[in-house]
Amino acid sequence: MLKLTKKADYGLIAMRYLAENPGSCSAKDVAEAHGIPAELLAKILQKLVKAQLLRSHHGVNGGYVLARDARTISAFDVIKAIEGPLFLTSCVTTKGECGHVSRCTVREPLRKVNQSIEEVLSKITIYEMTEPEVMAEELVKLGS
Amino acid sequence: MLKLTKKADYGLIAMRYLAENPGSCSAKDVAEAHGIPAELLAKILQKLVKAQLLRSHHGVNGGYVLARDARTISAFDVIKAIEGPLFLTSCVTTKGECGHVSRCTVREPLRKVNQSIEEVLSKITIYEMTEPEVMAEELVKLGS
DNA sequence: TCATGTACGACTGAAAAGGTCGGAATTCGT
DNA sequence: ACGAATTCCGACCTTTTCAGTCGTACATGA
Repeated sequence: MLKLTKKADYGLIAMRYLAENPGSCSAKDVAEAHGIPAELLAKILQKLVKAQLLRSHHGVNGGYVLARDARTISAFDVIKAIEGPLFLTSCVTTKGECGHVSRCTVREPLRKVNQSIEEVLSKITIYEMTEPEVMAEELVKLGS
Repeated sequence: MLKLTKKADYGLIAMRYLAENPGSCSAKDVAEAHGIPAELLAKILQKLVKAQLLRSHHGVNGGYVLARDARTISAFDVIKAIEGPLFLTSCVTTKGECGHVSRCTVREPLRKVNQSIEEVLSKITIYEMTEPEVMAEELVKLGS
């Protein structure tokens, strides 16, 4: 359940890598470091560029750099940029409509659950992923 | 992102319906009440029976009943029964192994996020879904 | 025994995910 | 300045998964 796609996985891995390796890194660098198909990763990084999370640089020593500080980029930002603004329930769109199922009684309850999950993901930053002990400290607050 | 399947949606809708309508309800009843294909819903309810969340009864006035009180059944129970024990990250299985990607640096961070989400879903019961104001009260605790 | 309703599996069409290919754009060496 | 190397970029194809359908067998009660 709640499986997020490999694309999102790869995106998070790449962001973490870029956070730990300052300076321009090519898609090939990141891909080889983690055994990810280079072309596929490149496509993911393109989306992150469009979402203003990365800056790309062409040419021989080109590559990708974080557009802003890793502490200001959340996991939710990355996932949303890659997978789009989907929601927990299938029938709920961005407009909040439910289409053909006229009496979808679980829509509103799940919308609030969805909101809680968004908050959890928004509180985890790329920087915290590079510092496991810091993140563990952050997450205990959410369990109470 | 984090879209759960229609099957899980339908499962939650059915559980909520059964919680509000005590007594045996057929799959057809629930399906017609919400515009869901009856055969598909039946297959979903079978999984819930196997997971000990529902009791089925054959025959003329047969149907499905909640196996236990709606307050003791969480949304997580229902989703897990239908979609299986999947996890947030693609590379993380039930054994915690990462297969071919040898250096998956985000596995451990996301595992904790996954755990937080499980907690959120586990705290929402079917009963609370029938009482919106109760659930809203529960959820504000999670946002702090 | 017949209408009703569950249980179970196989099959099909559609959509999305995962992965691949060739080309456009840019920089560096000369 | 020019070409080769390098990298980004966008269109294409393959595989898997989801959603839904159909047919059959089994159980129950009037």
